[in-house]
Amino acid sequence: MTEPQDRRELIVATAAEMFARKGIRATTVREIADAVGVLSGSLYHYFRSKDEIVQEILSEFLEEVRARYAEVLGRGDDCAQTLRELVLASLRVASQRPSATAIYQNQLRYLRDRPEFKEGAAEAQRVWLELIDRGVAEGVFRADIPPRVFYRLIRDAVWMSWRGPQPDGMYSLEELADAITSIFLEGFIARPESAVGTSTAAARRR
Amino acid sequence: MTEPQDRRELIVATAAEMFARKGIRATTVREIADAVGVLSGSLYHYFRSKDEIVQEILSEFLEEVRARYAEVLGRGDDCAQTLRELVLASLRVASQRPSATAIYQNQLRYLRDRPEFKEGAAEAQRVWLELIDRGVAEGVFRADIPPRVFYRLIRDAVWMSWRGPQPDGMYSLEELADAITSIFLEGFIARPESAVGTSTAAARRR
DNA sequence: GTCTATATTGAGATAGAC
DNA sequence: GTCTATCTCAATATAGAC
Repeated sequence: MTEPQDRRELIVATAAEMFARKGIRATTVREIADAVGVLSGSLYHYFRSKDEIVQEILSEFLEEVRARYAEVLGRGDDCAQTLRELVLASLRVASQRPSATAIYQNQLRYLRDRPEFKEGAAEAQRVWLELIDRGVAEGVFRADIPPRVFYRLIRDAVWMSWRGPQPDGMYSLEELADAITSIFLEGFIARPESAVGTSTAAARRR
Repeated sequence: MTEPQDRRELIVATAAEMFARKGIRATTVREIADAVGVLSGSLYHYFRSKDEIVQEILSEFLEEVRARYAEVLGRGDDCAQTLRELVLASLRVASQRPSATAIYQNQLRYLRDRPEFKEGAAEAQRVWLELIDRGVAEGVFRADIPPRVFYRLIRDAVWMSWRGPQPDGMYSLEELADAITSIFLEGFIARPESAVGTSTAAARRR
């Protein structure tokens, strides 16, 4: 959500917002041009096609995810803590690039065919799956749940939190990340010895 | 996924499959007609517009959800058990109408404007939220997690399980429902007294 | 770098014969 | 109930003046 410096960035930012709101196909180049304040033909000075705009939006998004995940992994935290930080990192990307996030989530079909994005998506998946496998191996995570099932659940939970506008605005990113992590690690059942939940939540901000 | 009897049903079923796979806008009436084995003009004998086909697919889906949820509620089970059964009921709808489910999940933007679907979606949401509120009130569910946050997480978990093709084919619906419910209620942390997980899972099939 | 004007294509939908 | 033929419109993209 950085303020666009030049025309090109303005076009990308404007298009991203409109794609997220109305969908890629439903947004015409004329509408984008209108919103930017130029005529449709002018867009083609910066981009060879509408699709090229989409690609720019999505590669920025995937690069951001890649960088943040790498940073989290570099810290060398334990499994539970790493999971927590991956959730938070994802939410940070989502809050920083809400439009790109929405596009990425909603236009999966659009992306399926484009090999250029396959790799980025696969790398993100690998990060999660390796973490889960490690946790299971260390006995920290349950072995009776198929890793892929857990991966899908937490992936969707994380990215879907941002479908609508800020989910119940009252929560900060950190609070939402805590809630998600806490549910996934400790469950929604009320426990007498709720000390587990408290201790790990408190441990988050090391 | 019942075998279509007449032309009309065949058109709906074919269109649903294509909409789910390629998206609504990306699927043309000509393609639908081709797949059915007629020419595009003939479709308009059965439907006044492409949009009418979409509406038929989605109202069937919502009606199915409504009916199954009502049946679950009618059993009068306790909170945890009802939650479990709602998960299973949702997965059953998803497996019975995979195309409609995919369309419903992926075309939320398409649906946003249509008031005729708002009510059905709102009713389903009400079922989940009232259950969660009741569980919190009874002290069965945690009070420190905002109900709406939990609702969103489990809703997405349930419906998203069916985005791709059968998620890791090896699991039956019941097994997947058990895994999802178990994670959301008991968490992913390995516990020594894992008897909790075992007992509730065993209790599922009363 | 932006505009005007337009080419081109593809989509949903219709009319009327069979 | 289906086909042939076509209308109409909207969208991406281009060419070339300014």
